Amino acid sequence: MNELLNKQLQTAELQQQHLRQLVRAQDELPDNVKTVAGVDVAYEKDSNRLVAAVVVLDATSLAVEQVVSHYGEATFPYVPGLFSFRELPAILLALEKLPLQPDLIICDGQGLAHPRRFGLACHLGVVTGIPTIGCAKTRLLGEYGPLAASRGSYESLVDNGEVIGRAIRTQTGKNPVFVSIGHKVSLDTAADWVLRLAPTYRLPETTRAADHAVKTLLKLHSLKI
DNA sequence: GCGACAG
DNA sequence: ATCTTGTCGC
Repeated sequence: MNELLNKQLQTAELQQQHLRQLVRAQDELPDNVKTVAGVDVAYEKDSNRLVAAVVVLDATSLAVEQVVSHYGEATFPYVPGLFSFRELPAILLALEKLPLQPDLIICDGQGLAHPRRFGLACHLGVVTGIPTIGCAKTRLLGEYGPLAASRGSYESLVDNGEVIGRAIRTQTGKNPVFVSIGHKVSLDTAADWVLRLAPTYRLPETTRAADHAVKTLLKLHSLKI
């Protein structure tokens, strides 16, 4: 019964090897980014039920403008390195419900800071064509030197001599977040946006809003409301 | 061989 | 990711 799973994982890796070539690491975002979105997925405890949400914020005020969601079931297991295959399908279905696509999307996970340089942020960006940034709470791979304690300080995330992202302190004295290129956004621009979106808390308002939305929706759903 | 391993 | 109580602090 593991043969099918192994085949599925092998196919997913091949997909990554193919799609990774389509990632664009330079700035190709609009001159004036007006909307920024956060995406997240929450899972029900003893089932495969899940809910994905896309929350659109005004890029200047950071006020929530729109929330769309999708209820479904997980069809792929959680495997480090193949995370996007578990979350992307539901995220795409939620995204389709938006009448207007956001100018930029911040993902809760890695972008190029991935073993095959193709984390969730890259996958979502390449599939939709929307500029994306990866902003993870923990590191998947790469090393970084001593990081100053103040907000805004950062160190390069290096893997095999290659800069794959940046460990950035968004709040003085708090643990850093791990930012990497997703699609159509340079690392410098990605870092700027993450800092701009996290003026008060460690995580960007986009991921905080998406996380909150998804947890609330899942709770309401389990209450059959 | 052993441990580590985005969410 | 999810479960899980109280607790310390602004």
